[in-house]
This record gives sequence, structure tokens and C-alpha cells, in this order.
Amino acid sequence: MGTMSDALPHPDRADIRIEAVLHALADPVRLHLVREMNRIGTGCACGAIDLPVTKSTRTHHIRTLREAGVIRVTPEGTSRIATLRRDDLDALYPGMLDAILSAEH
Amino acid sequence: MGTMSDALPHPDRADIRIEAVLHALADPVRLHLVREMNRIGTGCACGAIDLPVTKSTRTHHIRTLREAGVIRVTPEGTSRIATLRRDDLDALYPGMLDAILSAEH
DNA sequence: CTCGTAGTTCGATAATTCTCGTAGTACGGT
DNA sequence: ACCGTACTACGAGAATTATCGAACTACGAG
Repeated sequence: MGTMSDALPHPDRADIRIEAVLHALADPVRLHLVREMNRIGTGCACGAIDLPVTKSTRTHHIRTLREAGVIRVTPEGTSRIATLRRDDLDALYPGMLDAILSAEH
Repeated sequence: MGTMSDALPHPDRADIRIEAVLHALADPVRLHLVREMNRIGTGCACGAIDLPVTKSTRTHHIRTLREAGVIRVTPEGTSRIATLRRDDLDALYPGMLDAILSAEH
């Protein structure tokens, strides 16, 4: 049970909660992930973005972002492709994502 | 030392960090405080908003919001008046605050 | 089938942080 | 001067979370 090609659970747009999204984006590692995903554009391999943490920690952060509804993750071979849920986030909180992503840092 | 009428420390606009702001807004109690401050409008007494926590916990949350640069707090008699730092937040992250405040909940 | 790569899961630890109660400070009124 | 109200400070407990290492699963290439 639980093979890697099983669809991963994602919240529906209606089930995305602002607090979970804010919490997900408030962590420096996760914010960096999201910024990079945004920069690279559509569909980037999770592992391609280098981070100052081990791979199990990376898994934890990717899951946090996925469960909050910030990214969508789909298996592709041995990799997993992550995409920002721009459409959903823009529909729910218009302007928020752009404002956060374009913030200086 | 440290009398109540001392000016409380607030970060300059340039020192406001997006991560701190997101972290401050990610807590349900603090988000409720901010929503209420926004609804009530300019300058509301911190203690006027009722919360399901004790007053020392309230102090903690107010300080977190203040130190993140989300609100400005000024002594006024025995009370403290809190105001959203709309101008600064809108300048730094245009559209973010409105998007968060108008999110359904 | 075996190997290497990509990622997950589990258990543990360390760090935050949310929460509270108690004690204390500041200010305004009587 | 005294009291009540508003809030802060400190110390401690409970909960959450960030992090890691080790063991495991899945898939593709040879």
C-alpha cells in the first residue's frame, strides 16, 4: 500500500485555509522553495532546488506546502514535479502571492 | 527603567521582513486581532477586542504583531492603542494585506 | 535482475512558541 | 494616599515543528 505512483492528497480549492497558507509560507526554507518554483516556472523537480537541509527535511517541507494547498505535486518517473497552485491562490487571495513573491529579501 | 510611557520599539519600514509578517499573521488569534483592528478602523484599544486567551497571552500576541511591523502600539492613559501599519505594509507588499483580510473564514 | 537515483517513513532530538498564573508597574480617579 | 484598571514581565508547562539519520520503497537503466 502507498506506492509512489499513488496520487498524492491535495486539498480542493475550497478547502484551502488562509492560515495554513500563511504558515506554510512563513518558513524560510519553504519560502525559498516557492520563490524558486516561481522563478523556474511550470513544473520543476522538487530535488532540483538546492537547500541547506537533508532530503528528509526537504520531504517534510514539500509535504507542508502540498497539504496547505500552495503547490501541486505529481509523480514523474522516480522524480516528483511540483507546481505552484497559482490559479487557486490567485482566485482565493488575489494579489497575495505576487506581493509575497516580489517582496525584497 | 522601562516605564509604560516609554515609546515601544517598532521596526522601521525598511526593517520589516516578509517572513516575520507572514509568521505573525499565520496564528489564528493574531489574525483575528488584525481582522478586528481593520474592521474597527483607526486606533483601537488592544483590550477591547475579546479573545479566547488570558491577558498575558494577549500581550504576547500584541508584541509579536508589533515586533513584526504589522501594528503600531502607542500608550494612551492606562490603555494602549493599536493601529494597523497599512501604509508600510501596502508600500512593501502591495495587495497582500487586502488579500489576506478579505479571505473567507 | 541488480544497481543507482529519488523520495518516503519512522523515531528521536532540539528549538520554537502558545499558553497560563503570579507578581509587578503605570496611570487615572476618588 | 489609596484603589482599580490596563497592561507587562517572568517562569513554567504543553504543544508544535524543524531537523536529522537510518531504513525503506519505487522506478529506470544497464
